[in-house]
Formats: sequence, structure tokens, C-alpha cells
Amino acid sequence: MSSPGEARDGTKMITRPAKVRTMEEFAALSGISRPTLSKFFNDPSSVRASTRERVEAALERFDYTPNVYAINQNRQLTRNIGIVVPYLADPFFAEVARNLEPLCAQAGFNPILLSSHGDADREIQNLDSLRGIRPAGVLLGPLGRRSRRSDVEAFCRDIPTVLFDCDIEGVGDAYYGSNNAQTVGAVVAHLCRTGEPPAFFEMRHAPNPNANKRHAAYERAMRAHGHEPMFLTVEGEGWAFEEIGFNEGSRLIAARALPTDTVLCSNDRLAIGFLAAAYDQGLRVGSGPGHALRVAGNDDHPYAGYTCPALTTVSQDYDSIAGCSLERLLSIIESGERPPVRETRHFDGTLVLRKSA
Amino acid sequence: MSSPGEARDGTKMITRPAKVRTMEEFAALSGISRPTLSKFFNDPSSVRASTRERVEAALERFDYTPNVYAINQNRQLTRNIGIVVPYLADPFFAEVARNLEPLCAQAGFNPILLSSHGDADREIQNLDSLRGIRPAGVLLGPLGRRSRRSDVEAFCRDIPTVLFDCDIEGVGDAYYGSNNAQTVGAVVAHLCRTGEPPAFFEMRHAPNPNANKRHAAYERAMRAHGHEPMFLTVEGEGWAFEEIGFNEGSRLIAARALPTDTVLCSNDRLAIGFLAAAYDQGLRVGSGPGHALRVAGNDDHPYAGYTCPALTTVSQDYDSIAGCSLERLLSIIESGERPPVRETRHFDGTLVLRKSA
DNA sequence: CGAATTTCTTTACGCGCGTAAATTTCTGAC
DNA sequence: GTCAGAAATTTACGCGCGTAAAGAAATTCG
Repeated sequence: MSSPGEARDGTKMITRPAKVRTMEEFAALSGISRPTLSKFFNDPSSVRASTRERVEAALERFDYTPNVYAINQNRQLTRNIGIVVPYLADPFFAEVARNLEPLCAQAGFNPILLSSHGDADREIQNLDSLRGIRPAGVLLGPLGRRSRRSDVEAFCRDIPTVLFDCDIEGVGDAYYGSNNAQTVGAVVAHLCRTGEPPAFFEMRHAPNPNANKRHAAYERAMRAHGHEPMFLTVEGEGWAFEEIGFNEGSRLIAARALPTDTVLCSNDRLAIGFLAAAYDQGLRVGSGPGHALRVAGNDDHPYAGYTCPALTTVSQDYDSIAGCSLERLLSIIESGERPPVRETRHFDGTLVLRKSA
Repeated sequence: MSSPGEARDGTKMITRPAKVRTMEEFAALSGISRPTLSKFFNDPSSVRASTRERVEAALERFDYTPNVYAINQNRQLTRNIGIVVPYLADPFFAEVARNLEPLCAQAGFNPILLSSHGDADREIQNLDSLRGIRPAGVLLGPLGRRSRRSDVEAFCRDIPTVLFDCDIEGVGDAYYGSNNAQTVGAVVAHLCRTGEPPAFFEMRHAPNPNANKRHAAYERAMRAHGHEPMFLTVEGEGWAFEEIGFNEGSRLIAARALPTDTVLCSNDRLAIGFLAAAYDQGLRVGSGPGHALRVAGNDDHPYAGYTCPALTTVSQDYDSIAGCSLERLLSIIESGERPPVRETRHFDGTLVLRKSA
């Protein structure tokens, strides 16, 4: 039996453009010198328009792709951009990555996505493996508290790096994240205005430092509204937030340990678990009469619209955060020199009112 | 102010091993010949134990990592393995990727994770970009119906590829997936045994062909139990399953278009949306008395335990599917030749009884 | 139409490492 | 201690392309 791509006598059929292995060969076939081709593949706009058209016409007839390894071996700067996220199984970061990838490609760069899976060793490992491909720059969403600062710092010294989502002070060339004070402030204000002031549901040892900022932001916001903060600080390690939210939420509810009828969760994933716990124990969550509990979150998780009831939360402005991070990184790469000052920006979120509070 | 890593006078402090750029240099410093080092880095076990120890000792003193690009330029076979998933923002595939990555690394391969983001063009684009790094093999979770078969086929001809999750018949060197007939059969049997037979909630144009298999499996299972199948087939495109489940579920419930009190959803994400719709309309979901509706899913999504109520579903045996896929790919790579026959295997799932049915 | 400028071609070298062949050194068993 | 076999060294070449320099060709412009 002849396989597809071969005629019955076994000779190859020319159904698609002939494969060309080397640039040398392609130069001979196309009648364009190799150095010119090299320039073209490096940046098509760097050759005369008429030449560009000749190359493109030749590419139609011959199937040639420059060898990535040979290219990057000698090039002082690759066109790789590393994207490191702390935990890809969190749909939140998956979304960020999904938005970042096409933007990189559009700018002519090759995005390489890596996840630290919540593990500091993995984070360093990722950075080390990125080092190997000599990226022009890296977008790093750090683990935060767990990050091994000195290692990350060493990496950032060698390679242009922009931090996002979670700051490690003084590390990297820039940082863009959420204005936790504003987002938490907005929910607290809303909750205080429409009912009892909220207690704050959080993990004692949250892996992400945003949790600390939210803790502080909650405390300040409560005092600003003339209330004493009420913390529901629970144990639990790792990134299984839903599970922790559910287990600890169940415990709190069963023990009647809630000081008010309103709970603000440090993030949406905790809230998802907490809502499940409330449902499980027969507590009606919502804002109207006949409801026993109000629950709000923070992040606007992709699933926040499908909890029971739909979760009231604050969306992070991730378009801006991702966009700004990439933009800044590209400008650093293009300028060819590291910026003297480290830019830091916090973007406001917007309150997303649904049914849970 | 002196930055860390520098003494006050500005000279670099040697806090960590000195960086060595080339293997030549490292050979001179370590007193081991370059070809031997080359062998070592290619496969440490290929050199004598005493030599290995000498190299490792030298690596303690000097910071040297072989240049990835120079390595792969000449090597006939790289140690890269491509992992392509259809949709990374689906926590399900994120979990698969998370499990696959360390397994690859453990086997001495470098995993490169790419997501097609539900787009066929992106899928081909991913494969093309993988081609550039000449992977030793690829694990491909295809989009399925949407996949451009001829392009995928062409890729698989050139590079050892194992398909998982979703089959494209005749393409690739092997396929491992779920036994949809068994998983759907198991839920249907459970539902029929414990109450009214289920209607089947599904998308008319599901992006994944597993949906078709589940459709057929449901139909067969129902007839086997002596019931007429009842399809709740809804419109909707793309991968926003929760949204589709919610919107269409809301519509069906509001229109009182449910033929029974039991709904089996084609997958868990649809079920999550459907459960939200039921909650929204005040339908009590669950199996005991006082419940208006039973809902079950299929997949055992990471969030299935945190829906309201917790979702009864069938877990896929993803450890086996991922493990088998990788194992097969590695054996193909090691053997150096493509297998004459295409292996196909379907793994059974296990019923996960929670509270929704 | 000729000069100034831009672009292309020719020639040449090197990147860091894989890899082969010939030679030398080491190992382990007798 | 001897000697065969294994392992390491020496030497050498090439991978596919970046890139620099000098000269040839094409383009632009007055």
C-alpha cells in the first residue's frame, strides 16, 4: 500500500512546494544572495520592497524555514519572550497567558509559556531553562512570598524582566499589577453601604503577597467606614483555594463563627469554595430579604458568573496589566538598555455586581 | 548605593560559581576533554562513573550550561517534546499539562507546552512552530472536528506524534483517550437505577468529537435500559461551555422543556452552567426527596466538587491517558523508528457520586 | 545624464557544539 | 604483572546561519 504523498511506484509526488533545507540552497534556487536573505528573515522591512517581493515569491515556490537553532546561536538577541505564570491551572492566569501570547506574536516575538505550578523550585527552574534560550525579555508573574528572591534577582540582572500580578520589591525592570487598595476598598464600600459590614475570609499563609495587601486594604477600608475589622483567618497551604474555602468555610459556618452576615473573600477561588460550603449547609446566600448571608470575592474569576448565586466581585483590569507589561518589556528590548528607574503601576478594578452580595 | 553582587568599590564579588561560557573553556578549567564533556551532557551515564563525578565536581565550582542552540543545531535528534492542548484555559487540560510536564522532564526531555486556544489555525501554527525546534516527538491533544486534518497529517508524517483525549482517525502513531461508552454508560446506569432516566444536555456543534461519542453512548445506554433517548440539544459555538450551559439551561428550564427530572450533561463545564441556571431559577438540584432536578456531568472537572450541589460525574482516568501517551511516545523515540501499527486505547473512568444526582 | 546614495553580491570568518577517527590511557580480570 | 577491552584524549571537520568588509549594481535626485 502506498502511503499518502507517494505515487504507487514509490516515487515522491510533488504536491506541495519542495522542501529546502538550508538558506544557501534557497539562495541558489531563488537567485538572491544569502546575506540578503538573512537580512530579510531577520526583518523583511530591512530590504528593498522589490527584493522583498522576490523573496516572498520564491517562498511560494519553495518550502523553506530558517533553522531556529542556527539563527539564535549567533544572533546577539533572540526574538524569544518568556512568559512565566505562577499557576497555570488557575483559569485566571490561563486567561492572562491566552491574551499575552497573540500580543507577543503580533510584535514579532516568539512567546514561551511556562508555569511554576505554585512551586518556588519550579519557578527558578523555569527561569534557568529560559536562560538557556537566551530570551530577549521575560514577563514574570512571580509566586510572591515563596519566590527565592536572590535567584529571581540574579535572573533579572541578566535578562530584561517585567513583573506582573505580584510584586517583588526592587526586582525586575518594572511591575504592573492591581490596585488592591482600590479593589478591596470598592467592595467594602459597597457592602457597608448596602448592609452589614463584611468580615474578611482569608488564608493565614496565602502563597500570594496580594493577599497581604488585601488584608491591609480591608482593614483600612473598614476603619475608614468606622467599623472594626473582623478577620476570618484560616489555615491551609498551597493553591487548592476552593478546597480550603470549602473546608474552612464549612467549619466556620457549622461553628456559627461568622461575626456578621457578610463575608468578603480574599479572592474568588476562596469564595467559590465558601459559597459551596454555604450551599452545603443550607445557608441562602444573596442580598435581598430571605437571605442569610452575603458573600463577595475579588478578581472576577472566569467562573465567578456561574457560582450559586453568581458572585459579586471586583474585576482586575487585566487587559491593561498584561498590555502594559508587554509594552514596557518591548520598549526595553528595543532601546537595548535597561531602564534606570523601575516603573511601578497599579490599575484600578471595577465592581462587578452580581447576586451574592 | 551598591547593588547586591557588588562590593562597595564596584568590583564584582564572587559569591557564586564563576560563569563559564563555552564547553571549550569548561574543558580547560575542569581538565576533561571537550568530546567527553559533550558525551556527559548528552547522557551522563555514558561516561565512566569516576569521570562523571569529576564533571559534577567541576560543575560545582564553575557555572556552565551548554548552549541549547548550539547543541540542537547539530544533534540529529533534540530532546524536546512538544505538548499541544486544545484549550489551556480549561482547567482540565491545564491539569493534564501539569502532570505531563514533570514526567517529560523526569525522562530527560524538555517539554514545550502550547495551547491551540480552541482555534484550528492556531493548532497548525503551533505545530509549525514546533517543527522549527525539531522536537523528538509531540503529544497532541487535537481540537478534533475543527482540526485541519491534512495539515495535522502532514505534521505527523514528519514527526513522531501521539494523540490523546480526542482522536483523529488514522492520524498519528497512537491514540489514548477515554472510553466514552463506558463512562456515559456508567452514569446512565446509575441514574436509571436511582430515579427517572436522564435526558442528555449537549451542544449541537460541540468543538470536540468526544461529544459525538457521548451522544451515541447515551443513546445506546438508554436503549439498553429500555428507555427512549431524550436529547436536549442546544445551539452555541466555541469553548465557553459554562456560558452556553447557563444560557441554554435557563431557557430550557424557563420554558419547562425538560422531559424528565434528570439531566445528564455532555461534560462537566456544561453542567456547571446548567447547575447555575437551575439555582438561578430556584430549582432544587439533588437526589433526595424535596429535590426537583437531578444533574450529572462527565469528566470530573477540577471544580466539580464545588458546584452547588457538588456534581455527580464520571472521572476520566487521566493519569493513565497521560502516562500511556508519554510512555508510548518515548518508546517510539527510543526505538528510532515509527511503529507499523497505530495503537489505540480507551481507558475506563469511575463514577464519582456526589450530591447533584 | 552623471554623481551620490542606497542596496545587493561576493568573500570570508566565526559561533558553540556534535561527531568521527586515530591514538593514548585507564580499568579489571586473569 | 600482563593484556584485552573499555574509556578518554587529540585532532579535525562541519552544522546553518550571523555578520562584517569591500566591491558591484541599482536607485534616486539634481
